[in-house]
Amino acid sequence: MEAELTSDIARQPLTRPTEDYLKAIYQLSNDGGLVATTDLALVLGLAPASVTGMIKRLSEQGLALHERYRGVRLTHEGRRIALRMLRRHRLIEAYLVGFLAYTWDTVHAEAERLEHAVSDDLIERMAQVLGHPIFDPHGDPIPDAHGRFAEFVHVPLADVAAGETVTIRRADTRDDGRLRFLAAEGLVPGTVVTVIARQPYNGPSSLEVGGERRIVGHELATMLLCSRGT
Amino acid sequence: MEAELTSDIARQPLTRPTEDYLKAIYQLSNDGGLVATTDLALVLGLAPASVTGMIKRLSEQGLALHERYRGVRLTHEGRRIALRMLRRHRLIEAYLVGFLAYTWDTVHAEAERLEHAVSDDLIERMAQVLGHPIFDPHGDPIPDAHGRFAEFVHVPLADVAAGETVTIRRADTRDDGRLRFLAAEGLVPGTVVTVIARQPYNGPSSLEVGGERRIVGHELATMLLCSRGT
DNA sequence: ATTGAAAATTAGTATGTACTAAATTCGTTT
DNA sequence: AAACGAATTTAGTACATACTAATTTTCAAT
Ligand SMILES: [Mn+2]
Ligand SMILES: [Mn+2]
Ligand SMILES: [Mn+2]
Ligand SMILES: [Mn+2]
Repeated sequence: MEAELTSDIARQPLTRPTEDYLKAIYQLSNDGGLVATTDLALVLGLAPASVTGMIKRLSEQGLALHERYRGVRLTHEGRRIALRMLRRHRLIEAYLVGFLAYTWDTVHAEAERLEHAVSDDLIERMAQVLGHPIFDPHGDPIPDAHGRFAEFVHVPLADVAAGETVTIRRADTRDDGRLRFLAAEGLVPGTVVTVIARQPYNGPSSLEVGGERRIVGHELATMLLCSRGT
Repeated sequence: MEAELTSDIARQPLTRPTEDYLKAIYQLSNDGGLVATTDLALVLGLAPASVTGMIKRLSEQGLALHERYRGVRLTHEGRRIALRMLRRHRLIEAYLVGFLAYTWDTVHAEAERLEHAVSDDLIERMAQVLGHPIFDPHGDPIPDAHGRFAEFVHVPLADVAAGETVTIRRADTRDDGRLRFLAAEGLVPGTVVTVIARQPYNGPSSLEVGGERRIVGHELATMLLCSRGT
């Protein structure tokens, strides 16, 4: 009930960079396809040459498969570890918001460090006092101890037709300024929103939110992922 | 009110080994005197040659003063950081026991990692929900944000004369087996104990604890630090 | 088919931290 | 004073991770 996220092969503890690379590769390859070196370098804030070197090491460790000049993808083992890190990251975010009065715009940086330092025991204790949540404060799904999580089909608010009513489920950004703004506008997961109108050419959407009128620009409307209905 | 533990000199973030060395040097040099390379190597679980190398680096960074072939001691800046780490370590221990049902025999390993990963902000939030405690679960004092903490003169239970009544204040070991045993025997900080008798030649002490009779060996009696009276 | 730009890799270097083995220094004992 | 053992340092090596500069590969445009 906890061993699932621990390999049977005895492996030396992974380093923090290793864990961050695996997480980043997983997230850049939603479809399971190849991830480009430069994309990885971009999200990790590293030089492409550094990424190439690390990919080589990940391959040697059996965590990734490298197709030279093409890209990289995770092995089963690499994906297992990536999902373990995602569980840790998101549970930590949920815990900080739930028990230490963090807001959703400040949790990411803290979780980015803590995810490498907490024990499995601590993670499961946090999960327990939280009541085993399945979404983090941004609406991202929290994988269970087996690495499984619910997948939902969400529609960007920017694609919702005028007249339709939807419920916000995720905020797909980790920029703290945008997150603060969205929270101030009341556009957070769980909120029911009706699209009143939308201007063309990537224009703003007029919304009805809890009886009030709101306007949200196209960029942010793209980041608000919704499900149909209330 | 928080900047005190952050230097005005812009310094690159310290590494985990650096923080652990500084903490260890501080703790081995209660009197402020020199700390021997081998002692440091022993508590850190490293080869003496490795310690020599690190001491050199700490000196170059202005965190320690090295008297070759004699030993090492901390600079002001090094001591400031050591106290900051001690605050972190002990607050984390207190938090885990207070809010996540950890026991005093399991918190040390977790805190040893987390102390390097938490932000100042998180530490102060933990302090706040704990009510700014001044002792950790083992009775060790928690430095405040300025690095100050209460010093008490404690007597090892092994030195308390028969007939005297004392209150246990600290358990001076981090061995989890010993800590579990002491907790099972009810010998934890806050407990009032009367020494009934003691056998010579480092023999066991007979105690009265909460109306019950207890016997504790010399080794453990040395680790239980007490204050006179109830 | 050639070519040129973008992407990726290699080559070479740096830093921090650890190790073992060899050399040096210190303090004590003779 | 000399010699010895313990403590310490030096020398040389390894590993993980990052960098820049130079080179190679890929692919789309001509
Ligand atoms: Mn991270
Ligand atoms: Mn999140
Ligand atoms: Mn530590
Ligand atoms: Mn403690």
